[in-house]
Amino acid sequence: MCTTEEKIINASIVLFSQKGYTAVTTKEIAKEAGVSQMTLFRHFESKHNLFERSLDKFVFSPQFKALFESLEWDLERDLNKICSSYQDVLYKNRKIILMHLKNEELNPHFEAVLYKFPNEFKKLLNRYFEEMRNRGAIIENPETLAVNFLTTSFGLFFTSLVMNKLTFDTDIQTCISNYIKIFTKGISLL
Amino acid sequence: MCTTEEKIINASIVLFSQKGYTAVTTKEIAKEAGVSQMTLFRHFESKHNLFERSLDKFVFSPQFKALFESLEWDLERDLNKICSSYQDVLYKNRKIILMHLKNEELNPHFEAVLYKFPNEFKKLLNRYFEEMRNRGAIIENPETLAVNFLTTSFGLFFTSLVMNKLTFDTDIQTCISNYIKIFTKGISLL
DNA sequence: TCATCATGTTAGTTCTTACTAACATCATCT
DNA sequence: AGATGATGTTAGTAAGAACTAACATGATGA
Repeated sequence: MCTTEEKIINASIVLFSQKGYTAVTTKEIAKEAGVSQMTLFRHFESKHNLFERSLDKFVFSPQFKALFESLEWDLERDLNKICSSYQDVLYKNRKIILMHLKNEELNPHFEAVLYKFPNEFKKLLNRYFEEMRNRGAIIENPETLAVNFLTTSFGLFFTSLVMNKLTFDTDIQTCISNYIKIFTKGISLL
Repeated sequence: MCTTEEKIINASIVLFSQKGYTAVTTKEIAKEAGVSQMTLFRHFESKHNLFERSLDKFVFSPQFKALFESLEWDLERDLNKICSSYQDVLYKNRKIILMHLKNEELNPHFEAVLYKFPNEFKKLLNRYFEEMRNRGAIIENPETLAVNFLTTSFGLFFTSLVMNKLTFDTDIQTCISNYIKIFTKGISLL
């Protein structure tokens, strides 16, 4: 956090993701950013422009190469890594994701960016499961497994994100490794 | 759909769940409901009151008795039923759920109502897995399994709800039964 | 036929908010 | 020291939205 613009963008992301575009005022954003409302308009012209520039700025992409190279072709370990990476990307982008969910109608074009993560992970998973099938570790259809893994992983993420008050005693990390254990066993041969 | 109040409540739920509380105007709701704005205020006094009455009205509860009595103590079949029921409840309440997600700050008390479903299902699942463990079908901790099943099921639901444009070729029904298959195998003995 | 009741219409009030203009301040650089 | 540029302040405009009051209309039921 350094320049004025960054401060404003950060503040806007926090607030937009919490309350949604319309419910947040530029005054509020300025206050949260610690600048005057005038400064906000000088830098971004309009509220909507600020919204769009915020979306553009904060998309953290996963590092696929590093991930793919670290795989060991051991189902449980690999899936653990992949799931953790996915959770990590989702978590880093959580505010943007919430911002998108709360303001879908405002940024249809942005959907494409958001869906990039699941899609890229799906491709990665597809390749992985295909290879594992070739190696004789599993028999299921890779596509099916990939979709399954993605959607259920997303459930873990989202539950822990928005329903954290839900009195599930188990913490998220344990939850993930349990999930991977079950999933691995569920798709393994024998 | 019949009385004027119902028409207005229906319209408000549609719009609130699509755009969020603040972004929707009473004029818009009145138009969507096919009544005049004045009629809206005559019936509901204020926008916020309408919002709360909408929340109160549209909560579809699951029928636990029927569900519990139809269980056959066959893991895959039972989990299929339970998951379907859960998906059904979530789907019937999808607009309310979205409405809640988009307006969290407006209705903190309503969270309790929303979390009722997962919590009730969790209890049901707990009892079920405990019984199955007693019968020697599984060994895992029932609580762990329940949490896992719930969160991942929610992922299926939510993905199909808000990310339907995601180009997952598999349809939701197939997706569910694949998921149950994997999960069942993952938690079964041997 | 006449009273009642729900609804529509129109005009208006008040408040909030996005956004602007003009001027003040203050640090930095030459 | 003086110019520049970024920021703050204050006052204000214009538009929109929640909400009200008063009156009109039209169906129902005694």
